[in-house]
Amino acid sequence: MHETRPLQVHYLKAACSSCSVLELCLPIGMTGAEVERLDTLIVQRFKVKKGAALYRTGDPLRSLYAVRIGSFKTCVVSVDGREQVTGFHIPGEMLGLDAISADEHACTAFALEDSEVCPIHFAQLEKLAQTLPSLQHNLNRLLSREIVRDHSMLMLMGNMNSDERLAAFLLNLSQRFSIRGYSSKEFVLKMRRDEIGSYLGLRLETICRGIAHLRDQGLVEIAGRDVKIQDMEGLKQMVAGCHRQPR
Amino acid sequence: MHETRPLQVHYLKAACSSCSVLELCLPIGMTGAEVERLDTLIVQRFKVKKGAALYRTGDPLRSLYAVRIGSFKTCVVSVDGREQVTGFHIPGEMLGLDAISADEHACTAFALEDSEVCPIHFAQLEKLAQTLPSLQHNLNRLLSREIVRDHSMLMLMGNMNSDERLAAFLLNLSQRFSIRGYSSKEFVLKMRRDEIGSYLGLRLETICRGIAHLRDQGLVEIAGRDVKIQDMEGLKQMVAGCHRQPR
DNA sequence: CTCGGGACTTGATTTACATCAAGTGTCACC
DNA sequence: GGTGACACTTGATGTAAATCAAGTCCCGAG
Repeated sequence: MHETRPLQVHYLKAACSSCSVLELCLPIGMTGAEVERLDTLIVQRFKVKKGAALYRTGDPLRSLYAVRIGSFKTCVVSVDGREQVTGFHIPGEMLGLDAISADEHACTAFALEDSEVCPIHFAQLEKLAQTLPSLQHNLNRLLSREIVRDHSMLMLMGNMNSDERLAAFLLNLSQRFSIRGYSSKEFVLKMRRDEIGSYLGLRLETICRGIAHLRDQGLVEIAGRDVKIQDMEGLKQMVAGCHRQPR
Repeated sequence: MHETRPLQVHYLKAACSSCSVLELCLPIGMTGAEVERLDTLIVQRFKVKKGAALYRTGDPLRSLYAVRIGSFKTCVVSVDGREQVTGFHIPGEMLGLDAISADEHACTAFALEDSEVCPIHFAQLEKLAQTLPSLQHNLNRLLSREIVRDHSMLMLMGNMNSDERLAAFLLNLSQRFSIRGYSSKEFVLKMRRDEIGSYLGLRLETICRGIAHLRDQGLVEIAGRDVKIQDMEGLKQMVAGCHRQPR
């Protein structure tokens, strides 16, 4: 769908620059020559089958990964096997940032569909960053952005009711698709209801009911995993007054 | 109380190395000479009165801050003025990491008591990091550690009931005090019940009841803001099987 | 085509926590 | 030394979401 055989060839040529340069956001403000040096790090790409783990909690940090095609969920797994989803990742986004902390991955990344990633060898990236100040700066920003994102998730978990959380989730996905050049109004959820639930701190039945509520209000049209946003403003309003009890 | 006039002089001499070196964790693995260069960044310290804001959402990022004395809460404030606490910070911990993302602070930091911080000019820090690889690496780790911490908060908000959250909160504080050389068994909560509640996604009444429950089980003794942990293992067990319904 | 299983939906009931309410304790300030 | 404000506690009641329980839908394998 995104991809046909003939396109593959084009990708192989464009892989490095399009993957690292345009989508990763690492190279903002870097010169062409600098970007070329960054691209030398990205020597390969590889595929991850649907359901397979790209890395697991405790794996040593070798590379960060840029999602190239497909999508991933990251989750923390507790002792007895139950999991908390900490994030979803679409093409152009980076995986593995939490591993820098202790030189080993702090969560497990599963492919939600057949996917493809660019590994970015971390030690080499750090080395290169020493000579490319703008690369270093961009890495710092990437890490910091993740922190900001997590804080807004905490806000969501602490202050929003179930319908508001769902609305916020859909809006967030919509924006991210938009940034990457996909439609912000129509997209496909690659994850199951229970995975959305885990991410939002809700049960899957509550997600279903939330979807029904948003549909009843004419805000979205969701059939299975196909999403159409019908009233973007309405959704935004719903999230704006983001309190458990709006009085 | 913490501070008398004569001590000031001593602090001025010792401020740089004790503040930046031992507590910040930035200089792990750096040589003495490198650490000295780092210390040149830390040219001053200043006081923040209880209740005052060290920085506010939207303020341009000039410095990161190392807490030297006292404590802070950071919160995201929503449009209509209600706040979500995103973290508490004790001496030796760093404030402002989320500002790197967009060159402006993404939350507001309030002093919970009369406090003191070391500002670390961020542009200079980045510049220095270019010539000190180990400093750069430590900054990366610091940022990544914050991400890991946030993920475990998300796990807590998604999977734990109120008593478990409170236990996890107390254990976390205990560990951090321990790392900084304070007692892990006895400490004082500098924040109000409603601030703990906001942080944990609960109401203040629920915090009170949680405290009563932990007390009834003989795990802790909490009188007002004075905490004594009586059964560390018991607390840990409580958090270990961290599910909403332990079956 | 049809059978089986997994994903999803919807209704009934339960429950953990929020909310409302009425206190007590404590400390700063007049 | 009294009093007012604020932090905290505890009880009664309400409610949003969890849990339990049937389903339906859809797709892929046989």
